[in-house]
Amino acid sequence: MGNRPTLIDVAKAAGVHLSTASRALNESTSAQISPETVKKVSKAARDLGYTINTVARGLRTKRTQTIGVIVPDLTNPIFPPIVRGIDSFLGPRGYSVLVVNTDNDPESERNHFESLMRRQVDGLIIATGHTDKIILANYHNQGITAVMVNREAAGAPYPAVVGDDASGINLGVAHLAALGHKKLLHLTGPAESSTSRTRAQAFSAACKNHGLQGKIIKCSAYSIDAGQSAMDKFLDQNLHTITGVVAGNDLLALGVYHSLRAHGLKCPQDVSVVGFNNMPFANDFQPPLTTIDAPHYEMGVQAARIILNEIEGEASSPVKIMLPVTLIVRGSTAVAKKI
Amino acid sequence: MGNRPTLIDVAKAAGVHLSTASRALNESTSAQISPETVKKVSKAARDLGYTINTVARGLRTKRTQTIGVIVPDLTNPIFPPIVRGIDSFLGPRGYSVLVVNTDNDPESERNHFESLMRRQVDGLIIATGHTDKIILANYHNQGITAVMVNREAAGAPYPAVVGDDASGINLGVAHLAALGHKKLLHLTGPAESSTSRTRAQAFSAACKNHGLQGKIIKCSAYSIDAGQSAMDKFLDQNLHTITGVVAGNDLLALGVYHSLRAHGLKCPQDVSVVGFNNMPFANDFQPPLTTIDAPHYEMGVQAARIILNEIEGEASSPVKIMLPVTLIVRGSTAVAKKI
DNA sequence: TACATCTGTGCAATCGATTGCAGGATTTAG
DNA sequence: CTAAATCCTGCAATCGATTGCACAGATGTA
Repeated sequence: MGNRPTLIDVAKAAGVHLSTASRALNESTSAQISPETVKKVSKAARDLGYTINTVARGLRTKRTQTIGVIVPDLTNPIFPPIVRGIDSFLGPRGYSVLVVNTDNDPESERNHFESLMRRQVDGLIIATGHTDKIILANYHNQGITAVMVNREAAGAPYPAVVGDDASGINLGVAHLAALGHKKLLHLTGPAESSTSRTRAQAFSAACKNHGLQGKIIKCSAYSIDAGQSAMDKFLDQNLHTITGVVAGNDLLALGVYHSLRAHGLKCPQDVSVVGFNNMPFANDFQPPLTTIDAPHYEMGVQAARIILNEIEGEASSPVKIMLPVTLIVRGSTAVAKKI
Repeated sequence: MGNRPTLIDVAKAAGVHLSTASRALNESTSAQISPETVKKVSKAARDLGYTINTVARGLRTKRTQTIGVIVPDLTNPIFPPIVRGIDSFLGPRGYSVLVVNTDNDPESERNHFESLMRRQVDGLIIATGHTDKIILANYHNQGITAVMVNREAAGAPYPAVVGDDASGINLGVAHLAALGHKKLLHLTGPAESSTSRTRAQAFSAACKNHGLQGKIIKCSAYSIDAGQSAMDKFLDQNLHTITGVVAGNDLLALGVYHSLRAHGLKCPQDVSVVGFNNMPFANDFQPPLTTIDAPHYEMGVQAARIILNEIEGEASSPVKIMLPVTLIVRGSTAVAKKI
């Protein structure tokens, strides 16, 4: 790669010492240097096309201005908005983002974590649902700065930015209740993830509140396939026992769509479906998916804001930010059918 | 962040000199060191939980084992698979990926580029369509290692990994021709992108080949909105003049869906639509989208392979890899309606 | 006028690794 | 048995910045 000029070149060109050039170019130290010298150095830097070598700076300052973002899988549509939210906040502030995918594999997570540590990242934003308590506690004991996003920290007092899962599920159940549904089903995600548990509990509570019957089935992952096979198994044995489904997320809802079709059921005529997340293109599904909108981009922004505060400001006490969610009614929910 | 032990700590613990420890721990130099010493040092490193500081190494070696990936917008669904493909190849080889979003804004691209240079990335994988010739030639003159992905290099002899756009469009047109369509419309993306031009040209050629009438309209961006408004404008003036649409990509196809609906036309009964990319969830749209599958993940893998070769191996002559595409027939295409 | 204070700049150590070179110990060759 | 080659290991320079400290000259104070 190109041979860029160094600070020494700039200093020589400006006729000052290396350290003077450094101070002149640095926002925080340029006040120590006379205005004319600053001007001289800046001009030299501009003329030479000097850009700082952040590797060298990082070695000296022990700050790389780099944040590691750990996600399970970037191709899961909820993560790109989160990452962009993070980036949009961090980028203008001089930070870059190193994104790694773990596929929810602890081994892979460990490797990526080590890789991020070797790279001396200043902090971690963790969006993986599976990171277990021990790992997290371990990070914390090592003095690692981190913020959780889209999930809560278990086992370590890390700040977290999450959507209001409970009210989201409430909104969904209330919506179905208002449409006359009496027997509902909830597809819950892997139990390791805090969102799964929160949503499942909220579902039970909401059903009780509305006097509805609510069953819950488990899915092995937050994926279309997992949702489909769980729903298949359920429908094989209980074809006409429910009229409404509250899926743990939109991917599971899509799995439900597939399963319903395979069982000759129509959505929303036979079964209404509510998703969670309002993922991109949810409006273009067949039928357009009624779902709970979670502000993923904003979650990313907030997580970035917090971690920057932890790194640069004084360490605040661990906060938990719960962002409001809203119900988006589309075509997958309708008045309950008699069963 | 944690205070990890350094090489000096390891050397002391093992009772050897710093440089010996370095050599013992490095794959390529450990042969210079006696097996017992290597064992001693490795044990010390393991006991202390030593991990190398890649910032320090990078300063000395001028290699950061980091690749910059420039995309327009990570939330555009074709990019996550590309990024994951890149990461899946690079990760196991010790490289990390710095992803930046430019939103196709030249100013933003310049900033991000500078940021990546400051970070001393070893190379660039460029997936933005708008990067103009001058910028690219500039990169090349600066001796910057780069590979294009999902687009060709204009203005600089950089290697490129692309899908076979021309045959993809051919496949689409042939499919519609076989269904009896005679009058087709193509929505082309921004002219700055090489894919847009290639696809538009292929469309014209294919129509001629099949003896069909083919119109082309321009979209200002590869987005749902741009597709919708372009199609709106077209339909406002030419309601029943075409029966088939070949969209520049799936997002434009989705825009076409919206526009058709708004104009009281049904897909595929009134108008058939073919997309391009086979983006995630294309099968779940309303109707499921017939489209051309482009192997984005594989494109990422190949781009990563090439850039690693350029960095570590001898610089090969600029290659252009064209990956095959396939037609995926779903519900958005049907036998032509008489008009 | 003399002394303290302040300003602006240079000197040199430092961050944590890599690597060319030198040299002692050991082995091999003649 | 001596000279040459080989094998290990240590020394010290280096990558490109930041930063505490020293110091010269200017300014302020008494």
